Amino acid sequence: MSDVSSFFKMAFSVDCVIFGFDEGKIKILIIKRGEDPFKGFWALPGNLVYLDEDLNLSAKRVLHELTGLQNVPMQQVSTFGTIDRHPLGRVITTAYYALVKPAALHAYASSHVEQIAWLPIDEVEELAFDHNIILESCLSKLRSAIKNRPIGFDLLPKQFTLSALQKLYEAILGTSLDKRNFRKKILSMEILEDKGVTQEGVAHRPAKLFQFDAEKYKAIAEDGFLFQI
Amino acid sequence: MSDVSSFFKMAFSVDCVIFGFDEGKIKILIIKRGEDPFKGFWALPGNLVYLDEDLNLSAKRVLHELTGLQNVPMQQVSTFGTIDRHPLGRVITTAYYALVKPAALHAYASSHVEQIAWLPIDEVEELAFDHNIILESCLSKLRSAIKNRPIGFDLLPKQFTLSALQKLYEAILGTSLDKRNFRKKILSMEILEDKGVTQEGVAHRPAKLFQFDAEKYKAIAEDGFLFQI
DNA sequence: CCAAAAGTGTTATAGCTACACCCATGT
DNA sequence: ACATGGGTGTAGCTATAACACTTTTGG
Repeated sequence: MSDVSSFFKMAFSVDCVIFGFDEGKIKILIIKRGEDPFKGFWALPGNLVYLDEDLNLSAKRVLHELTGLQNVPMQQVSTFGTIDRHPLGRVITTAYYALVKPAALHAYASSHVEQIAWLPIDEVEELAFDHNIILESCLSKLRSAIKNRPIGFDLLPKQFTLSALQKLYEAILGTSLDKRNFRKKILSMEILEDKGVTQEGVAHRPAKLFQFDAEKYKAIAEDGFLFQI
Repeated sequence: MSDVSSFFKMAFSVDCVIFGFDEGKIKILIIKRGEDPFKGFWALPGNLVYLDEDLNLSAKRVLHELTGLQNVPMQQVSTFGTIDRHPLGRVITTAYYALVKPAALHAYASSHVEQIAWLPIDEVEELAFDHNIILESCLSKLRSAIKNRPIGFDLLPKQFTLSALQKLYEAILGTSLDKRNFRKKILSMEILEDKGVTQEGVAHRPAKLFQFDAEKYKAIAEDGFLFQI
């Protein structure tokens, strides 16, 4: 391994699965490619990593370039390195996911609608490269993460109803949950703050609005409390 | 992105955390580097990935070259891509872990003892590159995996006592477990086969030997059974 | 007979599942 | 008044945690 120059001929990329929750469905952000390879195909937002760019920061750059979002935690999921996955040469890619709130979601869906779209995960068809496989792995990571960490709130507006939270869990897990048991469990964790506010303008009894209390969660998590749905 | 040639200047590597269980302790395989960079340092077994080599297969190749082991499942854990992690240029690395049985463990520890060693995880000191961080991430992955999947058996001989299994769990999780409750739980899963054999040559009541029944586990896992310690 | 680890059951508690009706609001 | 989703309690069951003594073997 004294001459390693023949090894330094690969490229590296990141691909992002950006999850949103809208109209009761989990959606992902996809872009229509304007250039070869895979011109005209829908693809996950992704980019080559610059030579002098940190890998994890590269994922944040892609998210920022595409959605304008900053300071959104990106979770590294898995790295894909089959030989022929990219037509232009040897490109190994690392997949990340991020969770974005509906507010960010609508702003961008409307302004770049020709190149960017939010697509419900059950309507995704053939994507460029190995992006269908990447999506599956991120989805499966999301499903296990949502059961063990309080990340669902990142997909909802700052204040939300318990029913909205339950629908979110049902959408991600693909199951239906018992309303009373779900509420009991979530409220017993004491990580939600009752803002004393209710919905307005709904054609039924207005629901209380809650807000995730990250401080309180951090405090009890240090004492060994485990979030678990 | 029409001229991408400037991107194809990176190299890629894999690093392997190879776990073994011996003398009641979790150990990892480390090698002493014979060449720069980090000549003379202890390091995780790792290698650059060939241009025409699949990433996951590359991890298997490294394991095979170092231990002679074949057909050992390698679990991809995480990818590390800070800019300056490798002195020779931009090298991004993917970490894998593998679990090997004691039989394989002793054979190689004796024959290459100057370059290769099994070190208890609590005696690991400074390793080359960012390998201490890589080790931590694999260890944390192992700890969560062992609670949710029946992988502990891969660290034990084909036949083992329940006490050995319990000690393994205690070593990985860093806790002590109640003997009666542990046995009840494991046996109630009905994934262990009682071979009707007992230990020999021990200075106390000889224990029954058990064997993991992968077929039985697969069958009940398909019915939704979840392994959980 | 002593040392060492194997093996074994019960009880109390906590958490989970299943389940049905009344309430507040807008139209 | 009706339609819509919000909000609530209990009982049975299951899983978990805590706990101590007898058994079998080798030396």
